[in-house]
Amino acid sequence: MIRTRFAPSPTGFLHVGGVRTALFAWLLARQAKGHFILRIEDTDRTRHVEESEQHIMECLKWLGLEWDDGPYRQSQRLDLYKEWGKKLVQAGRAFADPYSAQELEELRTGAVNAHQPFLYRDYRPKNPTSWDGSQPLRFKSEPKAYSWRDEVMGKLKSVPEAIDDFILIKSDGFPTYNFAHIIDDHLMKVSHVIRSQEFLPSVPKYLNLYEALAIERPKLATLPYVLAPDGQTKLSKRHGAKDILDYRREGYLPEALINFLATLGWHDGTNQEIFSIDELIEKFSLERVQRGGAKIDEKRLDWINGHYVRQKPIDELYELSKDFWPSSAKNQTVDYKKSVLTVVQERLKHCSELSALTNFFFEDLAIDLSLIDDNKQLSSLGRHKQTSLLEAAIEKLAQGDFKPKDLADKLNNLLSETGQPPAVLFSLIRIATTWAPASPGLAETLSLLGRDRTIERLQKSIAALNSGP
RNA sequence: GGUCCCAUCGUCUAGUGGUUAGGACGCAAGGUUCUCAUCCUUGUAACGGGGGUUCGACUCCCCCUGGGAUCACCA
Repeated sequence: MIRTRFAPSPTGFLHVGGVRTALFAWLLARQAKGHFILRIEDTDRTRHVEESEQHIMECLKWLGLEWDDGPYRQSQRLDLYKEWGKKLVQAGRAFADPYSAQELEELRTGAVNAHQPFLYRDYRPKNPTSWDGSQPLRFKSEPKAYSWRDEVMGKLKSVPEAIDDFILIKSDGFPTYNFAHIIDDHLMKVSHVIRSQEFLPSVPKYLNLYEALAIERPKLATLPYVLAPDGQTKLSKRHGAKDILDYRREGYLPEALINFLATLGWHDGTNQEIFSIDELIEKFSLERVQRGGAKIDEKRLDWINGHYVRQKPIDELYELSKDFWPSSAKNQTVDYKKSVLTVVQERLKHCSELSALTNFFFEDLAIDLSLIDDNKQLSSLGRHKQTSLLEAAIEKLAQGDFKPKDLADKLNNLLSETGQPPAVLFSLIRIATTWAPASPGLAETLSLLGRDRTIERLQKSIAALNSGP
């Protein structure tokens, strides 16, 4: 039975790097019809952020990464770690650390000054006092060379110098990550430990601990870093990382983010770029995970998101985009907004653009003559010609049912009657009825605006042209 | 500094000894009766360097360089 876990520490918001780790673990579990476990690693009381746990779960839920087991909290399992710590003491593989923080620091700086690597085991106490739970409990390592297989990285090896004594349980009674995750993975029957690359240098220590504990080692899969968009440093809260929920706030679709994350460091080997969740579950494999880090490319995310937005049935898209309408749309009917949405759907990359793309459907934008004067063809017409063309438009458009088909016909008639090319006539009408830098097709736009508003805006524009410079 | 990991277009990647080094994003140009976007077409651009192994290396080995991580009573 495949059992994977996501084990974040509740120290702040979740970002792309963390979520990708969760996604890969989730995909592996789903693919094998196994279990995906959520475990909160809250063993550092000083860095604990109260709302963080809720935040983590909200992110996972939004993305659809539902867990089958948990959430476990390590802070509620202290007795377990203590019990396993005692086993190690009895086996002679752990001892109470007698050094104070200051003493340790002195040993360390001494080694550094002597240009020697610091290894605790060189200073291991001869006759440690028995462990009563108030001192830190330290692992007594048995340094040796290891070679092992990582599900992503392949063959890995290490030298004995990579292994040292380390703290299992802190003096406050909480275990360290190094100890707790080993115990928990064992007790929770985790089959694949999937985690980010930063733990790689510690793996030899873990291998040594598995042996001392005489427990079976799960499969290890090391994921490369997700890199910040600009530099080449790993993504972190200090460097370029964005709260996952910010993506939701900006109108990104969960399936788009999943698709983006999955193909950031993984690829199925074909030319396929767009993967549904089900396809990912079917096709994902640790073998094909990249070994080098991958930078976040926001442009690519936008492209993927745009793809999903364009695919969305209009009713669904409407539900998703509810928060993104301009404030002037507040009192408009659902039907009208859906019509507007239909017309702008294909130019929407994410929902937060909705307001800027549609505001002129709900309010009169400020008249900005530079839209006309900066256009060579339009400005060369001169004010008189401009206004006479708009007047002709009013006359023509005043009749008819104002449906897009009817408007298209009328606009075409107008072309031949005025002898103007579309680049002139349509541009002029489009600007005079929207005063927006861009809009959907002219006939659709006018139809949605309706006869009254169209005529009114044309008249206002004529007036502005006549009184303007 | 010790240890460990990594290395193909700007970015994400395909490639597993013989390819015109492929795709996608981006960017540029053109087309689709106006703009913006979509869509289509075309273009742009890469194997870090040096040694080997081999008839033949992007592919295998070594060295260098570069990048990153880690050396906590943080995870």
